[in-house]
Amino acid sequence: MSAGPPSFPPRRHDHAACIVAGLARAEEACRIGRERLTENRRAVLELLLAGHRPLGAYEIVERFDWRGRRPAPAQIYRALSFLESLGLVHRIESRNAYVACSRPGGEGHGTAFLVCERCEAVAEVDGARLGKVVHDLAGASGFELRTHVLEAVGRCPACAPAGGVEA
Amino acid sequence: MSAGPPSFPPRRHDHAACIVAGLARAEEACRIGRERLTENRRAVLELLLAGHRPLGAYEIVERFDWRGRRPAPAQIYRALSFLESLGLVHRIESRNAYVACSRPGGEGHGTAFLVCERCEAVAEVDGARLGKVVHDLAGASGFELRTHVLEAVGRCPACAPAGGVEA
DNA sequence: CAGATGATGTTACATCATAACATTTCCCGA
DNA sequence: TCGGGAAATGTTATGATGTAACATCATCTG
Repeated sequence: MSAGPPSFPPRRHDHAACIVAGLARAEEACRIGRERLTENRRAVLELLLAGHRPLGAYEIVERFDWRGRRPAPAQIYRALSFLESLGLVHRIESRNAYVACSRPGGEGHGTAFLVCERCEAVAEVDGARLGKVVHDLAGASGFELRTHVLEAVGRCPACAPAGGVEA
Repeated sequence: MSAGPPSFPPRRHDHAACIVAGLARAEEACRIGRERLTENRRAVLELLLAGHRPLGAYEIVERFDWRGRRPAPAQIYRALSFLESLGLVHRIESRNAYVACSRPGGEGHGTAFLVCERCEAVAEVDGARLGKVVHDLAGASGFELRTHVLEAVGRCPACAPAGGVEA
């Protein structure tokens, strides 16, 4: 998929399956990195996979049922940091929100996001070519590139037809 | 300059001159847009030009000497919104900070930023080529692009030689 | 089991941003 | 030049996002 055309998920798709797949990728990533996918971390990831759009940290807090009670923000942020470090979750800077990684490889390098300003869907696209352009831009200034953030904002295919600026 | 090679300002340069130039550009932009560069707006812009790196809104508040007293955040945010709308100031999403525009044209479309993680210097580079790549990527997904954000993080030429991760 | 390490629980606080409404300033036409 | 409307500022309060610090608990390993 990493080489395929970047795309938004179909409006209707097997949601349960993509949650399962996401969790499986997480298990694998943890196994490789010798890290633990604890209940807390797993639950946060699951909420993000289920939400299927960027969620704010406090939105996660609200949805979080931690054995009947609600966790403090710190707990959520810890899980998010961990998941980000493994490339299982990405932060959408322009929204102060977090989204589950939709790519199999688990690498975040050169990744770019298309964010729909109306329905909030996010597509994660392969930025190989983009990465090269960024690298060239940086190189021309003598800049030593470590990482970068690219977020495109506009209308996803499903929302583009709708006129106005209703969202 | 927009066509020249993107670059960081020399470590030592005529600071006063670039403040004056920035203010002149602002005057011009306001004249064209039939807007007013009030004392408040002008002062905020001046602080950003003088800072020559991204400043947080509250950092601006602290430095702000408004006829002997300190303004409320709202006042600063209003000025920032105004300046952003004219393309005189850009927000650096990955830092929750604001930087004065360093380009003459005053257009923010296709702009990209190189942010030094050590000294915080910011170079604003011409993203024409980048813009095309983003447009292509978006187009391939049927995404209707409105705007985008690119922030590269790494070491500026002056800081690259320094080893470690001291900042 | 004991000690080391990592994860979680909890409180408090730091930082970033805006809503709402009163007041003042500025511009423009009568 | 005066008056009325629009724009900008002053002020208070609050919402939203993110961390520091430290106690407790779990897990791994010798």
